[in-house]
Amino acid sequence: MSDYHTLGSLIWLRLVRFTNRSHHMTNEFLKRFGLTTAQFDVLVQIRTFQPLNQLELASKLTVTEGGISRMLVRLEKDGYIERKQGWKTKMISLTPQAEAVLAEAFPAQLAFQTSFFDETLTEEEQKTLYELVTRLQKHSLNKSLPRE
Amino acid sequence: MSDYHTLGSLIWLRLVRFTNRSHHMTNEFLKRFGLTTAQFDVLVQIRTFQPLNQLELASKLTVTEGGISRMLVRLEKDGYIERKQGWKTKMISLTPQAEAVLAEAFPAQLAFQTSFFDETLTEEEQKTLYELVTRLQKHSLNKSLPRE
DNA sequence: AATTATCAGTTGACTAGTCAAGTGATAGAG
DNA sequence: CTCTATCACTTGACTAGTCAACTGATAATT
Repeated sequence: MSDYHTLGSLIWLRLVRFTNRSHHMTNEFLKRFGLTTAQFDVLVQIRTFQPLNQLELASKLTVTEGGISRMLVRLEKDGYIERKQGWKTKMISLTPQAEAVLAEAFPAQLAFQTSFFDETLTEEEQKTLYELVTRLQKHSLNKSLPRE
Repeated sequence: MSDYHTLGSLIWLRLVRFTNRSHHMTNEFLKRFGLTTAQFDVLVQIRTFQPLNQLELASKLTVTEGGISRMLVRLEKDGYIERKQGWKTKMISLTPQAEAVLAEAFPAQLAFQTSFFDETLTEEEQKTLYELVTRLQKHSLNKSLPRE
């Protein structure tokens, strides 16, 4: 391995380029439903766990409280979600409009996402990849910064 | 596989969470050098290919022309790069300040990046992962959107 | 009951990016 | 020699996010 690259750093580069590219294409794809990738992710998360509050939602999306606050303002303005001031938190739920869009967009997006993998890797390879990535991801959750 | 998930979509989710988390930790890590991940990436790219113009740089980073323009304005303001109006394009190069920061930050960042992988996967597994991800990434470059 | 924590959410100032319309200089066609 | 393309870059309006300081309401302490 040279001074400038390691196997890990090469994997990293590919990973970043791939996720970037897919994110971009997903945005393109979801345009037909009037959604962005970020909005879609948020709506799916809400649909799965509604009713839930903003803190819960933020942690599920690995986004900060401030970030979710801004996102929800936009989604509410566009009529996709409702927020009711509950006991002490704001409970979030989907509007019928969002349910309707998701009923169409979700299966389409699932198929699109999946095609990236099914078109290049065998089922066996996908299982291997899933296992490796799962270990990486889990590890990254426990990892802390090296001291200065 | 259920109606709600496919192997591909599960891999995707892990991938996104992992790259997110790493990106975030890298930001944290690079703070000690006064750099963000995005800035670091741009500077490394410039160092490798300088002198180069903005279009070339943008394509190497999979970012739009507009995006690179804004980024370079910030980097120039902070004294990391210089842009000279050349024959018909602006040629970008690093300032001594940036060279000095990179001389420290690059090896550190390489080691940090690499540790994510070395701490979880064997060399054999990393090779497998690299191969699978490379195929995915290459495929994503050729893939086009399904028609409406 | 009055005071102070604590907790959920918001907001200001910022980075980083997108798209699409707009500059400004150079190069080629009439 | 002027006119028009073209090319590199910039900019306006926007999404999406960060951090840290700030509200506002409820809960806990003296």
